[in-house]
Amino acid sequence: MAPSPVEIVPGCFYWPGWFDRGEQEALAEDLRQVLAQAPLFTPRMPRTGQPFSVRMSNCGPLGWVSDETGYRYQPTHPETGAPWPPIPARLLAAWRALAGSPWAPEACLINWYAPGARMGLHQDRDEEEFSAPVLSLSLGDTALFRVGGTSRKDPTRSVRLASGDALLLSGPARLAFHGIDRILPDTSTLLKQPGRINLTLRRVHRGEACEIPPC
DNA sequence: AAGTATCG
DNA sequence: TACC
Repeated sequence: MAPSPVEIVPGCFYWPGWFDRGEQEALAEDLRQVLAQAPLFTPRMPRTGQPFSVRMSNCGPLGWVSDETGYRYQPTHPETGAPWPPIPARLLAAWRALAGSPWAPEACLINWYAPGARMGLHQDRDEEEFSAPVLSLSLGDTALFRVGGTSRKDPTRSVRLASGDALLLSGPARLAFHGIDRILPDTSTLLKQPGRINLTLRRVHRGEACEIPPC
């Protein structure tokens, strides 16, 4: 395992520079292929239908989607109806190295932040169980990330997440409120357009009840 | 409420 | 805090 992680808040571990430039370029190419199969869509808020500024896609057996009827995981793309493409091997390797879970991830949410896109403070709580962590990987422009505690009122800390960085929400931080305040323009040359890709790998179902093989 | 708008 |  590369340099030892920084613990931002209890259970939130941060590995700056987990992927070197060559690995980032290979990952970006992996993702271009995934997005050709599963194009970015614009999620909408439950009830109001308000669009997110972040655009999304997924890979893996399940993908997270949001529309007027609510948040959920589903096996197919909301617009094309096709199954999500598989999770690229390089992402599975990062999960094996960092997640500390015997189970393979079932979902990899792909978030595209164009300059100006934001994500308000929220918890990742649409999974069945929270013993497995959420692993977040960053590519492209640097993001100003904020993480707090399990109550919305808890104090927060900010971290700049740069291209190649890895961050884990585990244990007491698995249900921590977190969000993206802003994307810092012109901070990376990795991608062919300005913006940031964030990848979050998760388990959705309880390990013992799932047919997906351990990794 | 993983959204925006607005105010103090 | 309000919004619907």
